[in-house]
Amino acid sequence: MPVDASYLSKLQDYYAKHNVIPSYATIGKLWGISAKSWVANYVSRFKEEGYLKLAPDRRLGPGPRFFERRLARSPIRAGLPDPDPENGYDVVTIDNYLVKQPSRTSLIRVKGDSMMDAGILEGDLIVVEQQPTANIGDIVVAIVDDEFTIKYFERERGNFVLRPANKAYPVLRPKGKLEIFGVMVGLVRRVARR
Amino acid sequence: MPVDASYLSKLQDYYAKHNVIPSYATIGKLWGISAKSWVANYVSRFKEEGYLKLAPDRRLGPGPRFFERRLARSPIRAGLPDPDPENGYDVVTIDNYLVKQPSRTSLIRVKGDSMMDAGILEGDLIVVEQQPTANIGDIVVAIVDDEFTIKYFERERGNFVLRPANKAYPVLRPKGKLEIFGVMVGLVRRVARR
DNA sequence: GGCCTCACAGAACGATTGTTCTGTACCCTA
DNA sequence: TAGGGTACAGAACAATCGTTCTGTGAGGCC
Repeated sequence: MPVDASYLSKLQDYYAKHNVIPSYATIGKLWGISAKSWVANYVSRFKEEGYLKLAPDRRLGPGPRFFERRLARSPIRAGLPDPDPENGYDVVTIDNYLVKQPSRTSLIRVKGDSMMDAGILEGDLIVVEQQPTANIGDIVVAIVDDEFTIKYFERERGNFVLRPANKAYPVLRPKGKLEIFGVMVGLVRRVARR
Repeated sequence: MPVDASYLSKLQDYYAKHNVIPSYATIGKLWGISAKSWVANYVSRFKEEGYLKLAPDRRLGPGPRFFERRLARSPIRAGLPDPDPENGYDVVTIDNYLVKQPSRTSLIRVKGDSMMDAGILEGDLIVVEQQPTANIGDIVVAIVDDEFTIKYFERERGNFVLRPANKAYPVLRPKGKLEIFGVMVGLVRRVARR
């Protein structure tokens, strides 16, 4: 028996707003059901299917599948939960997709268009894993003149250089040590709605 | 009085695992405090500072600052929680940053380089809000020949057209009706680590 | 040494929780 | 028309919740 999708999405919208799964009584109001027993019925069904689960202290919380966002691949199958070709399963939270180690991860807002040709635009948020070293070819966040700079990390005649992705900007050839703040592991862009 | 950071991070770790704020009794165990009254004391302090809050049905949940990821603005202040210049507050979860209505939001993986000049690269995930209409200038996901196409939505001599952001590709001038799947509201890119 | 404040412990309490059980209206099938 | 499942409503109940109140020991200050 398929899960009642509208009940689930009402819960998801509530959770998106408050980051909490409410009590059975409140879920009932949300769903337009006044019998807690019947709410319990649905909840246990959602639990079986992995959309909800109990925390160690028996509190009701979202399950692993609760955060699945549909990854629509082709229009024909649009609407169906669709396996993600990249990791073999559905994309879960975007946070989880991008952030592996929260404690070492920062966001940096991009200024300027020096990395335009790498698809990095002004205003984008760069997801950075903080670490003092990098591999050749990585996009790094370096500290130059007390400012963050996002550039390709490359080698040129034995020296490390910072190369922009825009022909209008020069390659940076830092004298002395090159201070690396971290390595870019992701990018987030929000598009303004009109 | 500054918030006790270790208490907060213990809560954050618990929440990261279970997506739920536990009861006062469980929080007490988590913190090594056996008096619920004193837990309540701390909780109310966290609530005042925006790390926790009550949902409409008085359930305890994470507050707006609970998910703060450091938005590092300048190297000098790197590491400190830093106000986000864009919305006047810290960036919260990336999910919340991008997704307003989970039930209407899908992800679509980009194929090809037809939107390259708009900073949309192959393999990126487009965050799409599903809706049958769009405004001129929006980047839309349209359905053409049973395939998703990401293009600018524009008007040309009274007709709607789909314009790529890459001179190597032609403008699409669909005959008959133009089926719009949704409007792009965000973009997520994961960079492969070496 | 006396007093005060801080940092918690512990108990009491009504409210709310999830569970369980019974009741009932409405199809659907035979 | 009878019978049975489905989809809820409603009530009862013990357990647990958050709140509040009182108690207590350790440290700081005068």
